Amino acid sequence: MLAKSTQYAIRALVFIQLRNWEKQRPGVEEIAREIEAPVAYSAKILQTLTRHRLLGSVKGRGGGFAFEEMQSELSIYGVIHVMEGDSCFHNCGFGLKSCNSANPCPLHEEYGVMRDGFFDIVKSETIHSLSKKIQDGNAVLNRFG
Amino acid sequence: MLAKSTQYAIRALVFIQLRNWEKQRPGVEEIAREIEAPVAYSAKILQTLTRHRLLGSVKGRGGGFAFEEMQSELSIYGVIHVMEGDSCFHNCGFGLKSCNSANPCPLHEEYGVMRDGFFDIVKSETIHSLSKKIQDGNAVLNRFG
DNA sequence: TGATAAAAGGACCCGTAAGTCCTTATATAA
DNA sequence: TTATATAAGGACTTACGGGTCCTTTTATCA
Repeated sequence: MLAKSTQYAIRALVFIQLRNWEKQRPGVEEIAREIEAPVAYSAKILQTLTRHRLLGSVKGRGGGFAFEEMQSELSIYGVIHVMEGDSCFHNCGFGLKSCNSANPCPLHEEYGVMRDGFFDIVKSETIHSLSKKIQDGNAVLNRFG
Repeated sequence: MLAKSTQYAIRALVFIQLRNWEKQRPGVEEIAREIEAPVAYSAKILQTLTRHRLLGSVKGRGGGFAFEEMQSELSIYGVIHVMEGDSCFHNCGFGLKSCNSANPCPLHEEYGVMRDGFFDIVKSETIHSLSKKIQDGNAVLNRFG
């Protein structure tokens, strides 16, 4: 499963995208409220995202977070990558250091298929595509819809 | 990904199965060495497994661990269940408390497919089936084969 | 230019998984 | 029956992800 901080990050980015489409630039408090995460922790996560240039931020009065050009086609994989690394896409499901097709663990094939499937999903889905589903009413971001 | 303790548990059980087929009953030290895990920690894990009756143990001289009748058809799911619970088969990949087909998160469909696929694997594969792959030379348990 | 509203950043705390150590219980063999 | 080899168990430590708090920086507005 994805780390909690990664989940917060994805939810936050989707929310920011939705607000950006409304020409708004949400701040930490609004974002934290919407994604149901602690304010201070959300701030840390947003800081990480901006530091890695996945997101833009504006300080001072009227400031907040917004995507800059090219940033919103960010894939979910990109978010996972900066939040928790991508070892979950490489590591053996059995925990073996040296597991490969020449020297497979007993779960190598099946696990590999599943893992690659997940990789395809997170590579093809983007903050943009997820946000669109919500805007079109085909998905929700929290319990309030 | 599976917890480290779950991975150790599965590897340990497979090794025990292989040794049992050779009419042997390995002890903690031998098991730990083979699965490349700390001895004391392996002991803890084996204790958990026997306490939950997934495995038999014999104390004292010449003692060790062995499957009793019916125990070796144990599914991988069964091991996961006692080692770390099964929340990973239920929780939303997006981290939403209330995500379901009526109120789906933007990843609900795709994530569900993957998660169910993983569930099918761990439900159908057993300690016995994994051990057999190794015995048949179609898989390895550690870097030495 | 000063007050204020925001993000950035550093230092710290907390809970849990991972891991260690020492003692106790129990079986076997001499 | 005693010494010994083993698993069981409890108490502890360590590492790390998750989370808080306080200060600093930077922008805007009056």
